Amino acid sequence: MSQKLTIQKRPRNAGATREAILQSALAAFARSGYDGVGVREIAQGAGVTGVLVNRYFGSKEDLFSAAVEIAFSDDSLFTGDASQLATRLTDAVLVKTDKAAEPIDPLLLLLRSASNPRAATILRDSIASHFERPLRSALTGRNANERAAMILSFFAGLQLFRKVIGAKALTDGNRADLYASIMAAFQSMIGGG
Amino acid sequence: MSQKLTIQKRPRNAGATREAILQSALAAFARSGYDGVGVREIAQGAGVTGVLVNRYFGSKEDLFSAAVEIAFSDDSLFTGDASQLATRLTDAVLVKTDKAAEPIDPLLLLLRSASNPRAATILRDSIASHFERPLRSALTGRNANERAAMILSFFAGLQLFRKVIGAKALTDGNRADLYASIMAAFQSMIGGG
DNA sequence: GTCTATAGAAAGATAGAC
DNA sequence: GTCTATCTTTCTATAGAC
Repeated sequence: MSQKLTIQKRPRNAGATREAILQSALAAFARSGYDGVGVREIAQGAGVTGVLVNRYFGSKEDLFSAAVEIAFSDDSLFTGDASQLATRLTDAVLVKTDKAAEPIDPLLLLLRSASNPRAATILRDSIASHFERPLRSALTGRNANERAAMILSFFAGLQLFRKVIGAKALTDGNRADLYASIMAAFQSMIGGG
Repeated sequence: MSQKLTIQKRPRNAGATREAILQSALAAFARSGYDGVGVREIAQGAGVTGVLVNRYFGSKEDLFSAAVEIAFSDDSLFTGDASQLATRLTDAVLVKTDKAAEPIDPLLLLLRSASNPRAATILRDSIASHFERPLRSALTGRNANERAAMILSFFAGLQLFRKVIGAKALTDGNRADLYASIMAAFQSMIGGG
């Protein structure tokens, strides 16, 4: 009767465990920010204990680095057909992030973790290489660097007010009016030389 | 020789002490965010110990509420002459926050504290009443609510990329080009119906 | 490969002396 | 009115059993 068979242990599979931890971390950092989530909570989301997080990633900070690299690896918003850029960005702000089970949102992760100095440093470098550079390359005309940074700033600001602050005008307002206004603003920044 | 005269105690002055704590909290929350600073550190900045913070404000959360109310009490950016709104906003982004010893920056406080759920709730309410409402009143034309939220989003996003992320294009780029680009974007949002 | 148990640090909050 | 000292909780990280 003293058998410990009641304790459920995860099957031994290092690769799958590591990936599960990474996905859990991605979601947790986007939901609660670097300081707002503990290693225990991340581990629980992956069905393991906190020990394995440090075993596979070394430390919480190293885990955050790995999660950021994955979160920022998708630059499809900014590469590709430049003539559809305003539409893609507006859709990303208004439609993709509507209310459905949002996937891992890189900008939410950014916003909620940037208050930690070590996390901010990690984020700074990844933002520049993964987002600023491709967007700048997609722009034509003068001041492409400045306009790329402006477009990213606007994109991030919209998500901040929509998903973090919860500004009513951006969450409950008339959808068509909102779409037109945001689209016009993006086009002004993209087209302007 | 056992006299405790070597221990420096702050003169007894409740009002001044309370104000010193509040100013220290304002600066600390803007610098490190709600989670990034402790009651002890705030107290040290005011020359007292952590006890008095809780004595005067009840809890860290209540102190944060008091600090937010002060940080968001200045709405002069959004009230006043609407025809100069774009200039005021652009100046606020580029000039006021240049590199000099910035005063307490409300948006920096917002950005760095929004990851904490309780802080986010406090911020949400203050943003709406102190910033969204006056800006909406200053706008003419259609969709004033949506455009007001858009303008605030852009303003916040620029500060995020300039001061938190440190995007080079916004910190080291050509000043005149940057000024013109940002001004044009603001004017597009302000003027558009 | 994964667990339990715990060490060590730091946080918010409180009791009680002066 | 302000302090020192301490309680309690929570966190990251590690040691060692299985």
